[in-house]
Amino acid sequence: MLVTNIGAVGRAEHTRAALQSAALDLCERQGYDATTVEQIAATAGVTQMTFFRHFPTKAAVLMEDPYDPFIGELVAAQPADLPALDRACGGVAAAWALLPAPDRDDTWRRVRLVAGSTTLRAHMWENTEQTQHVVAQALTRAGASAYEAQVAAGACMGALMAALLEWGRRDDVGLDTLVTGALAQVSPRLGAATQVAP
Amino acid sequence: MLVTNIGAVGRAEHTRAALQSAALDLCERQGYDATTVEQIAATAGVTQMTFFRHFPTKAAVLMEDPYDPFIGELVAAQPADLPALDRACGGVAAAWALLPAPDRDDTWRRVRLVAGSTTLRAHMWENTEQTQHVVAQALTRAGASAYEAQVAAGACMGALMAALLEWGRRDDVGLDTLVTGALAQVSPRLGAATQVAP
DNA sequence: CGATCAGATGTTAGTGACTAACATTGGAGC
DNA sequence: GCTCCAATGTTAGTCACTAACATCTGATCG
Repeated sequence: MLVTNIGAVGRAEHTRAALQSAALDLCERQGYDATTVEQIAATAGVTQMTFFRHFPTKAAVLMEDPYDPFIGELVAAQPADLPALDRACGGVAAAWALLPAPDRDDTWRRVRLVAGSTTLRAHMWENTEQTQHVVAQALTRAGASAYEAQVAAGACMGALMAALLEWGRRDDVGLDTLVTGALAQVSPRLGAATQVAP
Repeated sequence: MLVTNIGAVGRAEHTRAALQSAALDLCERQGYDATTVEQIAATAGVTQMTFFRHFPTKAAVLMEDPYDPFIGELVAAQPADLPALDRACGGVAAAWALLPAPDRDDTWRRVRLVAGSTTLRAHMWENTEQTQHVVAQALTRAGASAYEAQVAAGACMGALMAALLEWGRRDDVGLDTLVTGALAQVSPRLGAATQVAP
């Protein structure tokens, strides 16, 4: 069996995308708590069970975020002579600055939803924890104590989340401005020129 | 009706304390997810319904935390000429240093539980959000822009949570050491002498 | 072209957190 | 003892999520 059966290629991805789209639409219209998984599944033309085969929780359908490895790389690439906190903020700032533009539309709709729902925000912190772990590991690799790295990553994430939530609340300021400003406040070294990886 | 009937005085408080105690015991033994509300209620000698009359969610029974106003005061009392981030960290450090000792035992057991359960950690962030809001408001009162205050409070909380979770994981270091160290890393000004309110 | 295998989906039944409406109890004051 | 009200109980329901088993669909191989 060389290249074995891949089943209905693309069908799963299609369902997955349909679920995400339906969830985004429904939650924007009715709010997250008032939207049931059954509604989302029905709108996407599948069953509740299929929903949970694609996403482990109701919240997960709105929380895709594949940038952790990317962020980790950019943090690790920061100059090794800086304090951990500055490396964390510099790496995260560099990552956000390089975010592919097409992703930003959906990101905006999702962040807006999250900013407006207590339930969703709680789940967001779970994701943030993973990102924080990635950042902390990148810092540790570059020679910081485990605890120092955790604290630096935590502070950096706290500032980043404040920026994201502020962005979701107001629509008159760009994400870059807010994120850059927040990280610069925590790591003043970033004030003049953001440290971008080579 | 001057001082109207207070009903069974003390009965409610007793039930509340019994629920908290039962929850702490059961969750330490079986884990948070494996412990049902029905078990907690039965152990405390009441019904599921009564549980939810005292605590809005299963997690809330482990999450009492009445120190927010206290923290807000100490943040507001920080020297007004410092940057927002330093005032936030200084105030929080002062608050933790002044925590009444008897509370610390229960606090430790709860933090240990929270550190070990993903589900509980997600709920913890909801509480943290409130503390963060209190800190941000205290900073704003002392003349910081709303956004600057949010970011400073967020970074401070991120570091504080890193310290708390580390404390829950290891038992060889004191809470004060970890919290002080974490806040000092974010606000180096705290390195020498912690700013305590008058 | 038809058999076959695997992955995607459906069905059913159940648990546990949480809510709402209504009934009951038990103690404090008259 | 009577009355009132807070605390608690009862019942019935919704929704997120899980597990075991059945079905369907389409790509590959003979």
